Amino acid sequence: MENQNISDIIESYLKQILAESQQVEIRRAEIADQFNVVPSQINYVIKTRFTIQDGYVVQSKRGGGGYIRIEKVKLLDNLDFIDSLVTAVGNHITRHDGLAVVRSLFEAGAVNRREVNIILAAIDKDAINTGDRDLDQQIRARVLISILNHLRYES
Amino acid sequence: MENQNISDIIESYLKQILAESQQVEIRRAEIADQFNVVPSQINYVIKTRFTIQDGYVVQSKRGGGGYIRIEKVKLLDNLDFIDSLVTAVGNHITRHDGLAVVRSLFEAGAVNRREVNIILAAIDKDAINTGDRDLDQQIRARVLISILNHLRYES
DNA sequence: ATAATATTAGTCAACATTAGTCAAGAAAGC
DNA sequence: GCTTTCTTGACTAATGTTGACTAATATTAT
Repeated sequence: MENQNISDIIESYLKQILAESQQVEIRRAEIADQFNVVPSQINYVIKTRFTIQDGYVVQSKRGGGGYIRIEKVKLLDNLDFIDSLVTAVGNHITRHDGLAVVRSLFEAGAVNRREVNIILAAIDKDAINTGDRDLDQQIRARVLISILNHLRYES
Repeated sequence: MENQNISDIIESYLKQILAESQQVEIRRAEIADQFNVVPSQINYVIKTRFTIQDGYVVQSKRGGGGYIRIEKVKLLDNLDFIDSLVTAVGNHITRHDGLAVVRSLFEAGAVNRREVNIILAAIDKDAINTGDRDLDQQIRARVLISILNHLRYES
């Protein structure tokens, strides 16, 4: 209680609002000012405490009228499964192994056949082909993980 | 919501009219005056929010009796539509324009909401992020086109 | 008809206003 | 001590706003 750092306090503040209203929309500079921290600390708080694993989706816009919006989403009950696939994908993944991941998704009923084809198109060798094989594997991993993360919740 | 910028407000105003009447015809100076902005801001709003990828066609005329006309284009739900999107994507595409393309797909009924989210995850900034902006745009374009091409067969 | 003038919209670059990234240093835990 | 987490600020990027200048079209005068 007494020993909370300022990041924890900001986290609590935001989650208190989220306990009642599904989403919060803030102006970064305003909150930073309110808690007397530099603006980038708000990014830190969001990055460490409002992740998709925690059930939050964050959107933002810069420029005049800019904002950061945090939305609480309903997580599905396939979280452990998705986690295991994310771990399996890691930082690099070959097309062959990527295919296996997508097949697992399908067999688990997490995606249907149409969705499988969209995902396969996204990680296809014609789609991701920079000429640098290692880089391709990194990009493929990130694309897959991004998709996996979106399968964690209903939207 | 509270702090919308004026461009968003003008966009909403125009789209509200378009929701009912297929096209709007405005006099630039008049709208600028109505919203208390400089005339060129109307061009900015149109250029950023009423693109062909968003499904709008804009025509204008200068001189006495001049106007700007925005028309909501009816999307063809055949292969020509996907062709036109592939052309619109080209070799490079920004996230912003990519979003518009996916939105068009959705509005045309080519994909459902779940599929939209998968595609958006695939071209997200967290997914495609090599550190080289130009390369990212190339990869994003290829991923999108790969997906578009697969949608030809499926649908 | 042609030229001059008036009336519109378009372009572009400077500036303003937001948020994001990253790395260094400080603080807290172990 | 060592490691992890937190805090800070300099720098970057995205988006929005403004106004000076340009271009196209219509109207009026000659």
